[in-house]
Amino acid sequence: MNTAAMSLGERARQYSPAQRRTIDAALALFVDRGVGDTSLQMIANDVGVTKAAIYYQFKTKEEIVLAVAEVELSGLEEAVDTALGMGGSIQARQWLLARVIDLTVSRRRAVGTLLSDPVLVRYLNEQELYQRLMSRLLAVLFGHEVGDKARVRAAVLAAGMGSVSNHFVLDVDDDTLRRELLEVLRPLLPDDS
Amino acid sequence: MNTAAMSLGERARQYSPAQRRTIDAALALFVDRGVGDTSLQMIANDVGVTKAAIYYQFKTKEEIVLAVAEVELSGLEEAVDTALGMGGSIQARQWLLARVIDLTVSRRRAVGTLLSDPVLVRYLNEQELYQRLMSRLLAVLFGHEVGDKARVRAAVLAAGMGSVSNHFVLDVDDDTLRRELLEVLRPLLPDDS
DNA sequence: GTCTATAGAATGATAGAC
DNA sequence: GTCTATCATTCTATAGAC
Repeated sequence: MNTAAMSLGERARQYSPAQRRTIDAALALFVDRGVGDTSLQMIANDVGVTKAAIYYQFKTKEEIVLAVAEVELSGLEEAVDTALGMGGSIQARQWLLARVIDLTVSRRRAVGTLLSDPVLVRYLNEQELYQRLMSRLLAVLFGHEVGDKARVRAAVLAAGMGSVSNHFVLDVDDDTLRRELLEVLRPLLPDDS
Repeated sequence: MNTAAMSLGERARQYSPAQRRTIDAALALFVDRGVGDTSLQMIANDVGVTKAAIYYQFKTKEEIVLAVAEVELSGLEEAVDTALGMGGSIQARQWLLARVIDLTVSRRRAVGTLLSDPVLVRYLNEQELYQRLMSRLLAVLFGHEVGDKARVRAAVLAAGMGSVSNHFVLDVDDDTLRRELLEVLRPLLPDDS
């Protein structure tokens, strides 16, 4: 299988049940301890197998980290591709923002880790697939604006997504969080006069 | 010295030059590798001394992490106290937001780590001094509003501060970043009609 | 596919010489 | 204050039995 040519969604769907168990346990640990502070021993303990069994599923720790990211990001990739299919219109832009907020809220426990864990972010930035995904996302949301104003707004928008894992909003239900986030973040897009 | 009763600023000013060298090196490593992936050996190497010399300055790794946070957060504490001295007015609220943005931009390299490093955040949340600082900050910015709307806005505001370490804004100069951030984040405060 | 056993390196931390 | 030397522990990763 030529995994190099596959999309995130295709890759994510290829994992066996045993690999999924490893990915789920790893995600939970990454979320509350950070990647750098999570060992393969901890993951093995939580899955209920030995460390060697984990190494049978994944060759290295980095592979586990990337698998976690693939599973979490596959929905985002699909959304960006759909928006691109709608053309670069303002409607596509508005739709994508709403869709990204939906995904972000539904994955709220993991989002903080995906956006800001130093080890995870480093691994992701080395992946061309991820770089291309982010630049497509940015292209739909901000068009060809590249000035300081657009850069700051894009950065605040990205950071704002991470707010869903803030403990301030722990008790806010999903629907309310989606609605309020959209109201607060939509003004950051260009051409929203 | 009764360090338990001291403010962050007082604590930060007590560190010796040798301790400051350790704190500076640790901060730089924490910023680009994360706390959990930074070892005392790396810090010692960067300072140019042995690991044992670092242990002479700080008893544990946790002490180093907290010292880094104290130094970075002492300005914030001062700002919050000044705002509280102005009374709970709307002017105090506006002034504090601008001041926090100033501090955030001036420490832009470290802000992402302070806001989101899992290990650092865990240590900080165990400190009552930090908890009190955050609740005072929140009280000035959002008064006594505690509804879902205010919670989401507070979370977005906090996350928005972290945007200054996003690589999108790496080339934006400090003054522009300050100005644009203020424009984008001010509408999140209550009573801003 | 999961195990035991282990290699080899690095970790946080300490003792004691200078 | 900084060093060397060392401790016990943990780490990632592998080899080979079942």
